Amino acid sequence: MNKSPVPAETARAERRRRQILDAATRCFALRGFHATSIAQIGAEAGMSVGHIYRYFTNKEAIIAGIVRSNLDDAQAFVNDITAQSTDLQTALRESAERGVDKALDYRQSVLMIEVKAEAARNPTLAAILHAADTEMRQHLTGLLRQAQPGGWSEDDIAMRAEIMALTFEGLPLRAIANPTLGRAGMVRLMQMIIRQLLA
Amino acid sequence: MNKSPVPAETARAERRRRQILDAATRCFALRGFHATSIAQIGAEAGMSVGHIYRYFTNKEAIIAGIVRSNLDDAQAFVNDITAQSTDLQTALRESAERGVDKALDYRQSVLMIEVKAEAARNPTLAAILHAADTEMRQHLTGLLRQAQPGGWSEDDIAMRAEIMALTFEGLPLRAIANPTLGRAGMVRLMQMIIRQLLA
Amino acid sequence: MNKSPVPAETARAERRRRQILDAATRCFALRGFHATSIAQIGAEAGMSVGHIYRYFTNKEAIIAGIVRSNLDDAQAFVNDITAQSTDLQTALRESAERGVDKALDYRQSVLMIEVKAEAARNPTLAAILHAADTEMRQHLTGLLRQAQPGGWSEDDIAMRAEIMALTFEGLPLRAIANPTLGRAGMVRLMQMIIRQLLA
Amino acid sequence: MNKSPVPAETARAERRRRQILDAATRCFALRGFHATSIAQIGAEAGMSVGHIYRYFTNKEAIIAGIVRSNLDDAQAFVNDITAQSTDLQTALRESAERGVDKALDYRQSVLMIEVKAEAARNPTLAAILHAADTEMRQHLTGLLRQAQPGGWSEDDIAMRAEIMALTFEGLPLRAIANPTLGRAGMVRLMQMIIRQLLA
DNA sequence: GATGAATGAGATTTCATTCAT
DNA sequence: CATGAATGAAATCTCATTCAT
Repeated sequence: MNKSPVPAETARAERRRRQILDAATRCFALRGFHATSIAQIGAEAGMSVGHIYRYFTNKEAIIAGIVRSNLDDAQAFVNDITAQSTDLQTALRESAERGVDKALDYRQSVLMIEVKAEAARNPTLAAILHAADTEMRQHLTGLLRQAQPGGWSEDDIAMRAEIMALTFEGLPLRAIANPTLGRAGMVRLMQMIIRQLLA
Repeated sequence: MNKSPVPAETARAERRRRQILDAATRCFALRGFHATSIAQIGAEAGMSVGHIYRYFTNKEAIIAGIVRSNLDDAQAFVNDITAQSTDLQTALRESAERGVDKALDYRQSVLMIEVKAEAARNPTLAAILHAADTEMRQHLTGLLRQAQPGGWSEDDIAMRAEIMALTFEGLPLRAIANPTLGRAGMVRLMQMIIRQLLA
Repeated sequence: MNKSPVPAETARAERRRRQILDAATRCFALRGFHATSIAQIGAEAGMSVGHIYRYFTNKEAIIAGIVRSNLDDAQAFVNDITAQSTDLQTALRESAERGVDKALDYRQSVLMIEVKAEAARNPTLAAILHAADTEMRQHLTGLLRQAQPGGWSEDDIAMRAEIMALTFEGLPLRAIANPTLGRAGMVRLMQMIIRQLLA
Repeated sequence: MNKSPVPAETARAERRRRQILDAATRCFALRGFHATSIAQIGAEAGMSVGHIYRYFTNKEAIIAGIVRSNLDDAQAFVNDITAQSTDLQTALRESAERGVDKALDYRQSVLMIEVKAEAARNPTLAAILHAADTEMRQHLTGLLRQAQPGGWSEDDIAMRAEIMALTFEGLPLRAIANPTLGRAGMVRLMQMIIRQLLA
């Protein structure tokens, strides 16, 4: 008789949420999120439709959840670069390969493109995106500040961080628009940009 | 013998088609194309739903039409750079401003982002995109070959063209993810990339 | 400014009407009449949609027109039997072959089946059908009365005419429901019925 | 992984399916199935439009469902004849009355006529029809083989079965084309055919 | 006479969301 | 907790019919 729409913050609830997000990610990767129905997510998660609504108020909320966890991955990506013991240029050049592989993995990359298009009109998604982006820029600027070869102004550092972000973000678009480029071409492209960036 | 609603290739028909594409562009700009219904396009175009189908078999066909004409604009953009009498670097730096203004014009730029996401799964759109992209790269490489400062290999030229394309394509994504950058910041960003590109 | 929706009864008008009916027959044969659009008939007839409406007020009117002329053909079929100089049994047995060929020609026969289903609900079609059927029965009873082997009562003659009609009408249904029967089987079937009928 | 709206095979689901088929039968009887919309079926079944699609993927699937259960009835009809303890001729003559009543019940009979017309172009319906027809012929031949008055060849038996089928199938067409025949006339007609058939 | 552009109602189908069980 | 039956609004698309030219 009583509604209890908000499940307690137990570990089990958290597991359920993850289960749904993972299923949704798979579905979105396959069909895009406009073409994915809640029923499909339910089927993929091995869970009833109604149950999904106990953990997410909305289809939009599911997307937001995925975006958040995808962006966490992006953070981890940046952190990895810092963590590498070798010098920055080498570390970056190596991470370029990983960036290329991600860009070539339509599954993930197309979803993030869709999300950004959506964020241009959806304030909720925009807020999530902006917060994550700010944090990522702080990491990147920190990285560049430490490892800079010559005396760059703060402003210069910020710009170079932007260029890095733009590069990693733009790559998936190129993968779609020019599939003839291929993995090798994309790697060379990235390395060329990074070399110039640190000159 | 099968379908008849194919209007003749008259000037009037062409006008109608344009009218529909323009209305659709406005609607897509406002709501995105997944959220835009044919009925809304009809209302915006001052035309009945059924009539739209005389000119476009599909919602997809409308999108394809818009993409084609947007890409024509992009070609014109590249051509404009060539047409400028001053040296390439100056011309490019100036066109950077126009690129920024386009990126900041959500109307156009978000639509193209949506289209690219869609093209990752829709072969029709992919074909249109690839053709346009190939042509655009030819223009860019021609541009760089003529105006290169030092002896670049063909491969080098191709790479630099890719970087230019990536830059102009990635910019709208940055505009969405980091609105604090602002117009001035974006212009400086572009100029910085272009300067390095031609070094 | 003036409407003139009823074209004069000229020979030219008659030719136009035939042209439309023939085109419609071809379309109906191909797709069935519910799935045939006026536009398709127009295309097939090499005539504009609007023009068709000068000669037929309705899609229904076109159907009625076709039915009338198909039934005229049926009359001709019965008349042919009478016209044959040989004895009735031989004549009938030969006409059985023609009946089978018609039944196997889905084009024509399915249309008449659709029409009869429609006539069960559409008074206009029903009236046309009843008139034609009455006339056909008169021919058949005349035929049987002349050629009867023994003293049949009027009632008996009427019944046998009914059986003949039922047989020729039912054959196309068998052709659809049991395609394994084949032409040869159908011919034998018809001859068997006819033989019994005249016994 | 693709679609989920497939309700389990519960008794409740079965009841729903029946409810829809019954409603659809009533609608089809009233208007014919081309003129019946899913919305009307929904209204008649006291059920929302969307819900119908949980149980039947298609309008075609609904028709197929009805056809199947109608043909089951037809089987039952044939079986009834066998079950009668009296001799075949008497049994058949009595079942003629039932056949006439069915033919006069436009509701059922017109629907089956429409279905046959449709089956001429629709492979799904054709398959259902052929399967049912084959089974029905086996019953009929079995019936005739047992009860034959004289030594009929297998081929002869098959032919006589065809004649029976043709007769019962053609009767509704006669009811439409010649309503003056009346119930009594139709019964006499059937009995006359059956008597000859068993001679 | 002739065209075909234009309409608008209506048909099929899908899906996010709710709620009784 | 969990299910999945049920709704209803909305989207896409088709077509008979009209009418200005």
